[in-house]
Amino acid sequence: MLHKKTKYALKALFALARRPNVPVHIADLAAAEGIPKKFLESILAELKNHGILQSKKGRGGGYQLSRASHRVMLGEVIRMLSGPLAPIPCVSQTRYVRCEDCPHEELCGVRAVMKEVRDSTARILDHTSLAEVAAQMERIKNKGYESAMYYI
Amino acid sequence: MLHKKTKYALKALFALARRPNVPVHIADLAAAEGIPKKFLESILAELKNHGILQSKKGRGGGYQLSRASHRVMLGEVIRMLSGPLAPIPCVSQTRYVRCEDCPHEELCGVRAVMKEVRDSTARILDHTSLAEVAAQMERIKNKGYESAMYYI
DNA sequence: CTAATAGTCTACTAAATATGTAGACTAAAT
DNA sequence: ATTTAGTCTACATATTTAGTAGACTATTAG
Repeated sequence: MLHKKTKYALKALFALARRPNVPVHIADLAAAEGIPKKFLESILAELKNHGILQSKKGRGGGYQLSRASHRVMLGEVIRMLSGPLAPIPCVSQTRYVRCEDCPHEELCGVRAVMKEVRDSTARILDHTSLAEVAAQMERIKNKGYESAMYYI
Repeated sequence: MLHKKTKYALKALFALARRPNVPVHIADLAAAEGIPKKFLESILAELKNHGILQSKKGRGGGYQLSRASHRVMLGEVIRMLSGPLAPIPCVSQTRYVRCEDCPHEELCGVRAVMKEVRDSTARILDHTSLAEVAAQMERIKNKGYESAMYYI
């Protein structure tokens, strides 16, 4: 399961991707995305510590992406906040941990299947950027707007 | 993350798939797979309540699959014990729940991506049976044995 | 019948994790 | 210098996970 924390982070990042190079303040993000403000503060601080965001203090300050949005992959963000994508530590590429109860990893059926799951998940999340998602949502929105126009 | 409970369940089911129509007792399963016996008891009882296992009491009793192993999909087992495969409830096919913080689901980027993840996961887990995994492990084991033979 | 074997049921516990909140503090810009 | 806004430390609480303990019940071989 995706944690709420991670979900909030992604929503906030998509919002920031839509406004490149403009500092956005937490209060606005929190209100727009329905995220508890104090909680969002701690999430954004964490993302900043990981180097994905930068902040500007004082009047006209706020948070912005420190990289172009097409260079931030969802997998990277999720790993930062929730840990490995793998459903079981023995198939994680980034944080492998052996299972104590497994004498021969190669003979573990759970492992074999979970490796497939991990790979297919990583294939999606490590090849999708903030920019792509933001653009896709934009397209859907415009399409919806056009069909709404139809009825005027 | 796959819960240990679910992992233990799958390991036990693979073991039962290897011995069709023979009651196996909990103590043997627990010892062979390195699972705390009492914990395994409760897991198998749950699987029985869901109809996937049947038990026989008394001497020579134990647990066995109540369906042929090629008719038990991993997705079914995981859903029983851990809930939906979807990483977020708003993309679950079996237990959909709306997100409170989402005014327009179609415009939610998190949802769009997580739907892809869910689908790819389900494609694997709902099309892989206990029998397939058991057979695959069997093949790997034999192959390993042959290459070991090589050195004698 | 009865002893042994084996599954069932209820309750409890300990530890980790998730989801926040409170409040004082610090830095920057106008 | 004041206001706006981000930072830091600490706490609180609820839920979930991963078990344990122990009494109880059912079955069957002999």
